[in-house]
Amino acid sequence: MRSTIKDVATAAGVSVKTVSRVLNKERYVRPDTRLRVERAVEALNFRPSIAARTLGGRRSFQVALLCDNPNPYFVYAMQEGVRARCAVENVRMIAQPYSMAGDDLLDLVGRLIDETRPDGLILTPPITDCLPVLEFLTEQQMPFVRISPGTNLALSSSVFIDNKGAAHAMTAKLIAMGHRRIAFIVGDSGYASSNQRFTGYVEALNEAGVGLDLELVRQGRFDFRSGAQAAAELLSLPRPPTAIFAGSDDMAAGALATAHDRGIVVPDDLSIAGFDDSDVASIVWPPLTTVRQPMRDLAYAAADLLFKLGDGVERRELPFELILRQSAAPPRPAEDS
Amino acid sequence: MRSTIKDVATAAGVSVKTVSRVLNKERYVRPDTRLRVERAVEALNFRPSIAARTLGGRRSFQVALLCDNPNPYFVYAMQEGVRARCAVENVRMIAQPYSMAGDDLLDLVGRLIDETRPDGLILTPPITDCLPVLEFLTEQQMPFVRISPGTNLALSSSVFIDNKGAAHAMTAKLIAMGHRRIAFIVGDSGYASSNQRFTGYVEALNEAGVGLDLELVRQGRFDFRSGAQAAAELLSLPRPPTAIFAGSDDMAAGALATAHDRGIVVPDDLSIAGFDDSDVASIVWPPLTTVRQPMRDLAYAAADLLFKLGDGVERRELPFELILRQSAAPPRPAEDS
DNA sequence: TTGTACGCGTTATCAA
DNA sequence: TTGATAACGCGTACAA
Repeated sequence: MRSTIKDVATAAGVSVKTVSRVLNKERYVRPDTRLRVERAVEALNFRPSIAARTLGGRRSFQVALLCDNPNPYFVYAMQEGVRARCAVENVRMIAQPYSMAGDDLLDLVGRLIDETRPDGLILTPPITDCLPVLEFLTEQQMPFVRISPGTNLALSSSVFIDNKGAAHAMTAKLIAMGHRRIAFIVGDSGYASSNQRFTGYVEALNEAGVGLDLELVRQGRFDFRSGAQAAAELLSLPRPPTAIFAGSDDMAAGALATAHDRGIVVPDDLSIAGFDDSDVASIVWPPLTTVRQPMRDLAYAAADLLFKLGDGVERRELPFELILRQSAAPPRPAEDS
Repeated sequence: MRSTIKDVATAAGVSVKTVSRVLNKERYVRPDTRLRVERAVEALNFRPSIAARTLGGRRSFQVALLCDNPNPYFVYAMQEGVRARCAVENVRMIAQPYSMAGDDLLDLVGRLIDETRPDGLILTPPITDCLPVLEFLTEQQMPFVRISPGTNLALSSSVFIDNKGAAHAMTAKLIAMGHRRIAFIVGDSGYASSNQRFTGYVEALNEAGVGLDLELVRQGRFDFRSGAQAAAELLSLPRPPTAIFAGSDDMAAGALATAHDRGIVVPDDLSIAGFDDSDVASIVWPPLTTVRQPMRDLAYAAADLLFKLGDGVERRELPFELILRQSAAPPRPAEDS
């Protein structure tokens, strides 16, 4: 038989209100009273009903995580990060893994809010840039934090990774290694990070005096297949690139597979660089040179920000890390160096 | 301003109880009354509070999905399948993506139940075989369905894929292709499917009169690395196998990577077969011969079973599908054929 | 510092 | 077929 707050009150010899005070860590409870209550809670293994707390009070002890992303690794990392931070706060994460919600999205979010009344929400790309949703949340006065939004940055507090800086650093590194024909596979244009990464690539080329050759730039869709396809096109060029920098981990994996299929040895004959968008590419693809993007940490930081949210709009930026897995010997010198 | 059931009642000119009847599809509501109420619900965009329903009624309109699995693709497929079926029922999925919960698991599940009072739970491997959890749920009289459990099959209704049959069919296929030295990489022993798959492999060998060579059997841990490692050992044998059958998709991917690293052409010089545990290996690894396990459909079926749960223990088995991606030409003939 | 009375939004019970 | 009222288990406001 499950116990209620009343049982705890009886066991501890206090009123239910006092138990409530202890549960919510309110002040004005004598230390010994608090101790008695805590003991009773422990003894009865009491866990308050979220439903009752939601109905009676101003909080629901629930935070919603909105994902509409086709990358399982990404979704997993987001959920894990948010869940970990919520656990510290004794708050439940309501993970909403939509898949291509599209037009329904606004209705789904509306239902979510009316039905569960979360204390706040965390949005992940590409929902971060869905203006109707942002406006709706603002209108409903729901606190929310966005992860790596690309637009309307003033609309909420957000956490970021330095996409441009990371792509810049990686490109510069490839140039320093002797590469001159560095291809870039752009991610889905629906994601702001795609452009930011591409921008970093372009800037680094400019700074090094290496011309931007649009023949070496291909559009991908963030997934394995589009990366493989883009790499196939690039490697079929009359003058193929000596390095391929993919705008996402899945596309890098695709590029690597294509290279393998063609008998090209990575990294000796071709350098492949990518991003580690989900703390996993590093395991799967040892030959890659990657930018580690601590996605889990980012999600953790987002939840942290949500709990500490003040009135103003705050931004937090997380550092990236270059992980070089190139062979010691520099790759085949670029033809025009 | 959000509307309550009272607003709907006023708008429709009925009592709150009648609105409640309509919402819960109870009988004994005159068709025209029902219509009036439905119109009012629509007009006010009313969505009932889960908290209030949980507190007042016997249901919470929530189903919990318990995952403690390190494979993001698997977790994603489970969530997607369960979510889809729950959406039909207008029930909310509470996804609990624990990661290596271990000893805490029982406490976490206890909290989950006390806090949210789900109408039922769906367990995925390896939680499906955690006896303390199973006993706890039974004791609490919580309805639950398990996905591919390996033990205590009588404890609950479950959905299965035919692991043994699939491994049997795949092994037979490899034999029919001319292979005699077929290696098998066993998955984590904590998962029942590992043994089932291994059993199917052994049985098929026996039936074909091909002796079981334990030198060709390696222990893996379901992940990429262990598959790569096992393949490395196998390919270093004095008499290496002509085919490697991996007990999971990730291990098959690892084996393929090892083969690539050694300059072995798949499938011409070596056949690699695996399972598609998450509807994804087929995309990532075209050269593989796989058993497609419709994990998402399995999760959907589990949720379906939960909603239709009767008193008895029911089992449902989902079919598998062999997907052959071998080159037309049979691989290098086995040495001893 | 602690307790009393009430309300939250819905369903259950019972009466009409 | 419909409605009035109690009840669910907490937090809130206010009183002591």
